[in-house]
Amino acid sequence: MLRECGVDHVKVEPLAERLAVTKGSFYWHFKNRNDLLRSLPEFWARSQTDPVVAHVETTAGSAIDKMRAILEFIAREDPDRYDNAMRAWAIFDPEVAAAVAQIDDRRMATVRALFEGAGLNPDDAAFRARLWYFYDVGEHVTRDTPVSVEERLERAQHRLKLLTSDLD
Amino acid sequence: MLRECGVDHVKVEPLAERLAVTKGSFYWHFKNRNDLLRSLPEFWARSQTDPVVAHVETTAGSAIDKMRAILEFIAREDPDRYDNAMRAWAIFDPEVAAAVAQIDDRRMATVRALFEGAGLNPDDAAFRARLWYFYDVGEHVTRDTPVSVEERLERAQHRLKLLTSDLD
DNA sequence: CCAATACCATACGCCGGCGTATGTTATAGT
DNA sequence: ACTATAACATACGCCGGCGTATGGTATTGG
Repeated sequence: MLRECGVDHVKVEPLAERLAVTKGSFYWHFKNRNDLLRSLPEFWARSQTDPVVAHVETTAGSAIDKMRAILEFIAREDPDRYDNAMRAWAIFDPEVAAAVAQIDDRRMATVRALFEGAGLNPDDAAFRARLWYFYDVGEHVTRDTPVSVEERLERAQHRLKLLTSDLD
Repeated sequence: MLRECGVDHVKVEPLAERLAVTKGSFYWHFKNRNDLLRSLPEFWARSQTDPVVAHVETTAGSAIDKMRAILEFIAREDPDRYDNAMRAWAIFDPEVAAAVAQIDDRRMATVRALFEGAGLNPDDAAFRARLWYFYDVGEHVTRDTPVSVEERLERAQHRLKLLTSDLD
C-alpha cells in the first residue's frame, strides 16, 4: 500500500482486509498505526541490502569496469516504486528523511570509492559520485512514462562516458 | 498545506479553519475536494513562470556564461518545498506526474538549448541537460539537512566545470 | 429602492478509520 | 488433562472529514 498509494494510505482497516484478517488481529502485532509506520523505514532499509553493492563486489576488473557493471545492473532492474514511496514520504517526515539519507549516503559511498579507485582525489570523487547518484534519483523520481531497457542502457553508456572521459 | 504535509493533508475543513472561514464557504468556490485538488497542478504550473528562464534571457554572454548565471541563481534561491510536494504527489498520481513532467521538460529544454549553443549536437546536449537537471532534482529531493549557500555555490561551480570542461 | 447575485455561516447526516474490550480457538508445556 | 499464551475474531464507541440543505448579509445593477 505504501508503494502504490503512499504513507497516508497505509491504514489499519484496509490493510487488514487486504490481508484477509480483521483489525483485531492487527492490534496484536502492532501497538497502533503509528507503531507500524515507524517500523517501516527500518524494514525498508533492511530490504535494501543493496544488490548493487553486492554486485559490484563480485565484479572483477578496473574501477570503470565496475561502474559499467553497476550501470547495466541498474538499467536492467525494473524501477523500484518502493524507493519512490519512501522518498515521497521522506519529503514530509524528517525521521524518514534521515533513514533515506542514510541509504543514499551508503550508495554514494560505493560510487565515490570507485571514482577514487579510478584516480580522483576524495573531493572530486565525492562530487562526481553525487552527480552520478542524483542522476539515478532524478530518473526514478521523474519517471512518469516508462522507458525501455534499451533506452536505459544507452543512457547508461552515455553517462559513463561523460563522467569518466578524463580518467583511465 | 500541500507544501508542508502533502496532498493527503489538503482537507476541506482544516483548510477552512486555517483561512478562518467555514467550509460552507469552501463549497461555494469549489464543487468538492477533488475539484480543488485537480486545480492545484495548473495553479502550481502557473506559479512556475520560471524565474530561471526569465533570468537566462536577460543574461548576456556566451552559453556557458548563461549556464553560470543559472547555477548561481538557483544556488541562491531557497529550496522550493512546493516543488517537492508536487513531486511527492506525482509519484502516486499519473495526472500530476504529467503536469510535473511538462515543467521538467520545459526547464530541461532551456539547459539543452544552452548546451547546443555551446556547440554540442542535439543528442549530446539533451543528455547533458538531463544530467544537469537531474542533479538539481536529486539535490532538492534528498535535502533532509539544509546546506549553506556557500556550499551550494561551490558545488555549482564544480558542476559547471565538470559538464563543460570539453567545450568552449 | 429592490431584487438578484455573490459570498459566507449554521446545522445536519453519513462514512471511514482508530482504538479498545472482550470473546474464541489452537498449540505447547508440564 | 489442564492451563498459559499466541493468534485471531467480534463488536462497540468515538472522531474527523465529506457533502448538502438551508439561511443570512452585503453589494450592485436596473
